[in-house]
Amino acid sequence: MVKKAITIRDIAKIAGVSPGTVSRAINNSPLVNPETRQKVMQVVKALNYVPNRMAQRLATGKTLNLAVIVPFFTAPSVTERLKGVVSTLARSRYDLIIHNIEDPEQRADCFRTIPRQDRVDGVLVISISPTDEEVPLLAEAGVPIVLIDAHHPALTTLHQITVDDVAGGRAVTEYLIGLGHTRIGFIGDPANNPFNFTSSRDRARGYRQALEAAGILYRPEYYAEGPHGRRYARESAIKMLTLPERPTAIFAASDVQAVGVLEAARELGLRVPQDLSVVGYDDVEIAEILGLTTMRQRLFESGRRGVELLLKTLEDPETEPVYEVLPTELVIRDTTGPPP
Amino acid sequence: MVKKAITIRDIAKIAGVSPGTVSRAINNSPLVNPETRQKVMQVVKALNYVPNRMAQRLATGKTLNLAVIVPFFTAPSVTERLKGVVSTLARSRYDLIIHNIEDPEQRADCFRTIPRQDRVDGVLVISISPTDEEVPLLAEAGVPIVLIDAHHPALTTLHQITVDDVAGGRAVTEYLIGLGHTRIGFIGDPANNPFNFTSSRDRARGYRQALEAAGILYRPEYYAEGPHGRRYARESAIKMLTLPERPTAIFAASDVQAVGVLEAARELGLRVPQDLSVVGYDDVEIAEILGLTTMRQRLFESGRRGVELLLKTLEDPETEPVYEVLPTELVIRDTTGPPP
DNA sequence: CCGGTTCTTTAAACCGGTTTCATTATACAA
DNA sequence: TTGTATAATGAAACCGGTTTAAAGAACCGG
Repeated sequence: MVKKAITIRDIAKIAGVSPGTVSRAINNSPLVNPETRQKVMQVVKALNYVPNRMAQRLATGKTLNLAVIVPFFTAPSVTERLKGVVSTLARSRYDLIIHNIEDPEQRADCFRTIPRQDRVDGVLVISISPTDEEVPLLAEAGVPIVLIDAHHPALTTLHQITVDDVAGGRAVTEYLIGLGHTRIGFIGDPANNPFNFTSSRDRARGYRQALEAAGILYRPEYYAEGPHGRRYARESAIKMLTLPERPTAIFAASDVQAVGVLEAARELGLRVPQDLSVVGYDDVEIAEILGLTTMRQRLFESGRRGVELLLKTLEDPETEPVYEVLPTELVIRDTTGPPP
Repeated sequence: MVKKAITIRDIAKIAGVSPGTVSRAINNSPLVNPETRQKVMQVVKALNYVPNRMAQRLATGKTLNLAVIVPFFTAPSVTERLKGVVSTLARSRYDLIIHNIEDPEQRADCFRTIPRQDRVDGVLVISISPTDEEVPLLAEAGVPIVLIDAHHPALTTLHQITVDDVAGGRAVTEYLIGLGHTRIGFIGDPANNPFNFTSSRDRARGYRQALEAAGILYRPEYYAEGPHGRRYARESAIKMLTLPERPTAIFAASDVQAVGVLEAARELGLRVPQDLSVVGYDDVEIAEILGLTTMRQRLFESGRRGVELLLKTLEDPETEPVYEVLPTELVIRDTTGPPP
């Protein structure tokens, strides 16, 4: 039932040459007579022969696969970066293998088992900063690795593409302070989390720096952290906005969380931006739809750039490792204004 | 510099057995003495040995790869289905290769080159219904294929998971008619498109059926089709809503397009739902956020189910092909009401 | 006409596993 | 004690390519 696949030896026999010659003919080796090549190619075409990929891979040691490791595929910011990766890779000869990480265990597994020469030729890691323990795993991996939206100071041999989240957090907060706000809340992800997500933590750091620089006292009741997502952000916002002295502005560590804040405001009958200013982070599509003021990151671009660096390194392994900080840009829309 | 990888023969030598025995020990073959296995496994662990995947693949003829072919990764409904796929596959031993299709040429290429035994063990196709010419390619492919949100009557040997878009379109329209609307617009994708996307076309068909059944005349000026996306939908809606006799309700073929309609309404100063009712399709996250009435599809579920069927077929190739129609459900939120 | 190149080609080794087949050791029944 | 079934193992073939080493053929100048 399953028709036997044609092998290089079949072609060789029919063309009256040796398998080695067929291989050379196919791979445009200069070590083959043009006439012979033509004869071989004729047979190849006639039988519709395509070399077995796995055999090629075993023989050459190249997999022609790249892997991308992403955490929760669910977050729109992650998907957006992935789009950049996929679309840049579309025209290359590499296949892209996706590894989704949904719990810390998987993560350790991935770092251990994926970056191996026999599995892939290169790896992209999105939004997962390696821990100190993981550094050696990555530093000594057998294949080139590029970190996107992730970094570790010790990994000087890897390409790293990041944004300056501390500066971003500071800029957002300074903008709110500039509008006249002094009671500014922050809602983000847990600073300590099993995935070592650093962006929320860094943005919070920038937030505190800006407050301090402006001589505004940091108030713990204006700071909330919890699981990523709308629901938790909404709950936190409600808690914060029903304090005796509520904040007049809330800075959310992501657009998704900002949406939760907007929902809370609506629920409490607070007008945005008259009663409450809200700022997000990322500028995913929903931010534009809702008219959310936010800090734009070049998400798609980060994926694109990561692939470029990876391909370049695959071509020339001596490529100098790059540490690139992508710019951010505050996009002011309709959810921010002066305090009431 | 590159440290030579450990092979099964190294392990064999150190453990004092033959490579064959090591292979059996690793693969839990019953043909190996428990003591021997333990001895071997000790060495394996000590040297941190992991079998070379490519060699395994070549030897077994299994690639341990599955491919998923998706069109524009950009559409949220596609991403949602993909999430179902990725998350269901997470715990399996298969790797997932993503093929993004952005133009018709790539598409033909994919159908021709991907479903080969030496590349993958199985294929998922999302939202791309094969054309008549492509049917033989898929029917005679060397590996099992599952169509998700896609179908073709001639492909009786493949699993197919679809929704009844005609019925869905009809249901939405009937709902609007039930509210009292008679001037109902439709905005969707081109019925004839190079990708053979069928969902918008089918929903439009249901829309016309419902109108006809209710004795409402179909008006061409109430029907618009164009490139998927908010922008075009917004423009079409504006055109439609500035007609001398404007529709009192608009049915958009997707939530993304419904958002465009909402933007148009806002721009024109029309209140939703008092002046205009809007219904979307899919129930992606943004629909919930915006309170959009929409026809819910189990997007995530469709991906999950597709993977289940594929895995089952890989385990038992004799599995009967399934043609499954997933249910839809009208979710009524805040964008629909009686006509003004 | 001979030795040395250059150009082609073949045979065989190799990549690193799995699997078949033969062999040996052990257990058990007659 | 012998014969036979059973369990465990090793040797070798195999998967389907690529690549190296060796060899043959053609051509050159001297």
